[in-house]
Amino acid sequence: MDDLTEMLKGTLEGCVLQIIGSEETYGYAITRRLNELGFTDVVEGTIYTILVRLERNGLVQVTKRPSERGPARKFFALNDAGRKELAAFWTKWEYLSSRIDNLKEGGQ
Amino acid sequence: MDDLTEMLKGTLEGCVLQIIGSEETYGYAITRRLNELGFTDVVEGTIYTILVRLERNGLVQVTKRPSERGPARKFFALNDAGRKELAAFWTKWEYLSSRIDNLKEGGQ
DNA sequence: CCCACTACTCCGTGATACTGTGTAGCTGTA
DNA sequence: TACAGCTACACAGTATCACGGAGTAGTGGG
Repeated sequence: MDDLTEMLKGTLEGCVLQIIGSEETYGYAITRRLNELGFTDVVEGTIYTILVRLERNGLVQVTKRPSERGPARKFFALNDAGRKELAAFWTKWEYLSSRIDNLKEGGQ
Repeated sequence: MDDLTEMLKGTLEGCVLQIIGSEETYGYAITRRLNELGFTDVVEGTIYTILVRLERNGLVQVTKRPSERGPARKFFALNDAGRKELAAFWTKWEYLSSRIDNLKEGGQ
């Protein structure tokens, strides 16, 4: 799929929130997971900037833990504010995608 | 619905293409139509910048026509390149929205 | 005559995803 | 031991896009 970057704006952060919300995980793994899920062109640099933003906005709890393989990992988990933000994201997504889908079907 | 601006990036242009594709129309009317369709916060300034972009990218044919009420209108219609772009937009939208929807349902 | 509505233009702003580069730890192999 | 390759994170700069605000005009009604 060719360039999705513009379309991802505003949604990629929500996707990261969703992944973190389903299990405590870290940047490198999140990137791999997104790639598996079809977001093939998403790279680490993008995810790390999102993670920094989430931390700065107080949506996640961060824990540094050593890895068996390679350098230490920074694990991210949602806190209450993060869970609220995730719910708000899905509300917005439902709203937007329904409007766009019905614009496609007949334009009514 | 609160701030959708980031989520609209990359999709709003496609919505405008769709509207122009269904009938030849002009900026002011496109804005009103989008407002009716639930994109309540979209303002004229935004639409006009998109229209300029579409013209610059050679996706539309432009015709200036007098109005019975107020200043002249610039009517926009899709050309072949525009119809191709519109089709590509919907392909991307289907791709992206399906990935996001199934990320929401269980994450598989 | 001013106000409201229609209709377009332009400049600047802020947010976001991306690119590229650098650093660093660990493992396997030649 | 030397080096490649994977894991893992950080950071500075760039491009694109939707938006805000102000300005310019044309038309018609109170």
